[in-house]
Amino acid sequence: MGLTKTENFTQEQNALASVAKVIGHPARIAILEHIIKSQSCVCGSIVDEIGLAQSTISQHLAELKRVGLIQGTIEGTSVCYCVNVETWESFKNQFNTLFDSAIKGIECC
Amino acid sequence: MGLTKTENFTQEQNALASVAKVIGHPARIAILEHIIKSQSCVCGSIVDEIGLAQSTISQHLAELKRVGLIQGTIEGTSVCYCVNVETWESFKNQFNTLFDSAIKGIECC
DNA sequence: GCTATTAATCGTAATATTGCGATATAACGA
DNA sequence: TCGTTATATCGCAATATTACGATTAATAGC
Repeated sequence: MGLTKTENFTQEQNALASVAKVIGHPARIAILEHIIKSQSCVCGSIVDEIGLAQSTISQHLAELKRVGLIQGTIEGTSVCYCVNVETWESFKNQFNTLFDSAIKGIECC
Repeated sequence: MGLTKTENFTQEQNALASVAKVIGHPARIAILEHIIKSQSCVCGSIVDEIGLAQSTISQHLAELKRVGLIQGTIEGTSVCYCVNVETWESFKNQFNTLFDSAIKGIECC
């Protein structure tokens, strides 16, 4: 099959899973960390920093943009990427709701 | 290819990605929420709750167990699953470190 | 011992993801 | 205009994931 049965789950479950899935790749975490660290919103520098082909990085950036974790602005020939603070706040809250409810739960075995 | 180049990234990046990836499936989020909600650590009840085959649920449980999010104890013919609080605390901290550094970052475009 | 129940594992088909090279697009400077 | 630079997109091959049914293993109750 290979096809996730999204219809079995709530919109919230699907949405949260979608973001976690995008974060769930080391290259995308490395990209995020690099964007955060280099406050100047560098773009092509990501390709130099991480040892992956330009087309591969471009695809990862597109995934990050798709779920709203980052946004890009065209600046001449290059594109300036940076994090979308509002979206991050929202995801932080959703993850922490799950984390906290788990931590508060009874450890029974 | 289809093969993630883990050697390009740090151990921390790979580890965090690994957990996020496991959380990144709606069925596993639903399983986690169910385990948290039903404090009695029910096991086979997950199959009834979520409309997936028993073998599929078992595989998802194995993934969750693999990264340490849950643990299972054999109780007669059934298995009692519950969250691993220590692991959750650790992941919560790692995710929040990433989230907070992003939110503190300059939004430049 | 036999049978029912529960959960894990195996084998598999369908689909998704990852990564690359090649190509396209788009803007800048000479 | 032409060449250069930067990024996106396409097409492909290799691998991973998802889900299922069938089977196995292990325990409980008779």
